[in-house]
Amino acid sequence: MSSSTASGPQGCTNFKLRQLTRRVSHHYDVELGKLGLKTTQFSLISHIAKLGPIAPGKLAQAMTMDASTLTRNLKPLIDAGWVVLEPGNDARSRLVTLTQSGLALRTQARRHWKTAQEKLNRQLGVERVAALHLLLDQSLACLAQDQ
Amino acid sequence: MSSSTASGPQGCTNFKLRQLTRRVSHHYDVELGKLGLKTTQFSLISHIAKLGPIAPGKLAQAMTMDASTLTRNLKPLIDAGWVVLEPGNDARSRLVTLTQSGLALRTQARRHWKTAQEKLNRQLGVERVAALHLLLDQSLACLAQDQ
DNA sequence: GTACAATAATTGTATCTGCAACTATATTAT
DNA sequence: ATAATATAGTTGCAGATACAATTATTGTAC
Repeated sequence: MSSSTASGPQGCTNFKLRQLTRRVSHHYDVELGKLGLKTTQFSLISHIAKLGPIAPGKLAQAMTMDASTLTRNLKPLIDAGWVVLEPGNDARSRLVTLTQSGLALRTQARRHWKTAQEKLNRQLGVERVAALHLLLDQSLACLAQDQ
Repeated sequence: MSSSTASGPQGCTNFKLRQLTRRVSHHYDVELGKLGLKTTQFSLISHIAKLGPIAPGKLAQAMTMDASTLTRNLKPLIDAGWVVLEPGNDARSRLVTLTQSGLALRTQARRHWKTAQEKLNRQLGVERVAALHLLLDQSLACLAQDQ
């Protein structure tokens, strides 16, 4: 009845989320690390592949991250030659695109990602993962309105 | 039927988790920021209050985080005078404890946390938060066995 | 057409995160 | 007793995260 108002660490949605995120990120990192990729870098590359060429601001918005975070997360990818920043329509705007090398990497990375995802599905159970995805999506949508 | 094997960013558990974590952390930060606290610092202080005096290694384990991460996250709390590192049983071990100032802060912080949590409960719906907590806990447990 | 406001991206600063390597101490094997 | 091993914690390095302030450009008001 009062489970949702329980106080202390055990009842903090934020802590639970961060805790699980740490473990799950590590789970994917094991697989993607074989390509020298972090999971966040894989997500970025995937989104650029799907949405690019795209302005940094739009991309950050699509990924629910701060624009400044995106700027910095792009740097290692640019340094590695997987991503390029090209001039946009404005002199102030830019366009993010995958290079050939980035596209090739993405193809490989998807296989590794799939391995990790399926391993996770087995470990948690497909039903549970599906339920989790649904809740995560719904929750994000509920929080998306304000700002 | 095949929803759990969908490829691409939309189907990545890790990305969904990180995405929601970003938003939710921000949600709590708004409240706890009034005390000059980050949400992660609040979680740390809460755990020390509950488990302390405790060895850094044990604390890191309890919070599912790397020992080196804990070492660094403690630093700003120690600098602020909320936490102290005392000698442990060994000459190599330590004990983490809250100071009086830290305890006082925790009392205040809990009120702010509660405000944020209840606001979240309203925004997502109590049922959904409860369901989310359950799934997060279960998932963490499933991933806890290995290593 | 100049001043002011809005937009796009980056940089300064600070914290969070973890792997690998390191220091220091304790335990165990021989 | 000394050498090898295990344990506890920290540091070097690299990246993830975001707020505030900054730079550069565009648009608008007058």
